[in-house]
Amino acid sequence: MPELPEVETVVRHIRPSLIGRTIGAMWYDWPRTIHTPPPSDFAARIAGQSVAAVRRRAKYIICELTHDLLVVHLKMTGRLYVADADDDHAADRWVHFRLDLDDGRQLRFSDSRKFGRVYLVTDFAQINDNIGPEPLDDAFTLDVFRGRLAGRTRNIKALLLDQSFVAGVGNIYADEALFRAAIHPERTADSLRADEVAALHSAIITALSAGVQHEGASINWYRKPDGTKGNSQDHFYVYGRADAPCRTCGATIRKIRVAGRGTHFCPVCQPL
DNA sequence: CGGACAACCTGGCGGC
DNA sequence: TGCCGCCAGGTTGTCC
Repeated sequence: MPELPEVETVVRHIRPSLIGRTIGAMWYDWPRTIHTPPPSDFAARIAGQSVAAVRRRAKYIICELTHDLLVVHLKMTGRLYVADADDDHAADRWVHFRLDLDDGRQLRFSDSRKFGRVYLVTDFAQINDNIGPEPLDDAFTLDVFRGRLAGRTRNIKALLLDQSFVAGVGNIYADEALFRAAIHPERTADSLRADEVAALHSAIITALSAGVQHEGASINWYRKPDGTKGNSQDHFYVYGRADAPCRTCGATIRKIRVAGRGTHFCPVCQPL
């Protein structure tokens, strides 16, 4: 589901509906959705707090409240959106958590697979204190990338999926970035030449930027908060294109398993 | 450090 | 139409 571009799109869509709102009652029907603190503490603590800012870190959505941070991770099938409180709630049978807002609307968390989690903490580090750099920040320079790659030996696809190495890259954009850099997904990190490292650094940035520009990819479950689909999937070079012709050379895109994940690549453009 | 794999869950799809 | 197995955008923990 949601990788950096999808999560960023959700943040941009819900931000204007949340900034300045004061939170009221909480409702939930799947206890495990609420990770921290226990549900009764969560409800008591969040009521009355207002939303000052909404931002993203890696694949986490962070709402800065008066005293705490409301953090949401969508995992595979989570959706976060604001709807009128009197909208037919049954229309979305997968809503497992919601918060009343002071304007008659509700922040709803819908998640068919129930992997997603919400947290209420004072410090984001309580949730995750080992996240790599944000690839779309100016601070993510080639030097930084080169430095983080130094000494690493695992295969490059596994490394790109590791959130402590670089934040926000998931299975889709890892494949897309490797294609753009013309690097075979089974190459090891220490086998990359200097020019390949530079190509990969820029490919990560361009693949993710394109995803954000197209408002995320709607392969299966992902929808923007307004319910419409993103368009990023229409621009993929390899993800979901097994057996289709490579957009660059016409060779047949292959799908294999790398690091336990379905992995798409062009055997001609990305030789081993 | 890292690879392999199971868990957590449910829905969609292809095949028979 | 029905049933079955397989696959899925993520992350974490365990075992080797």
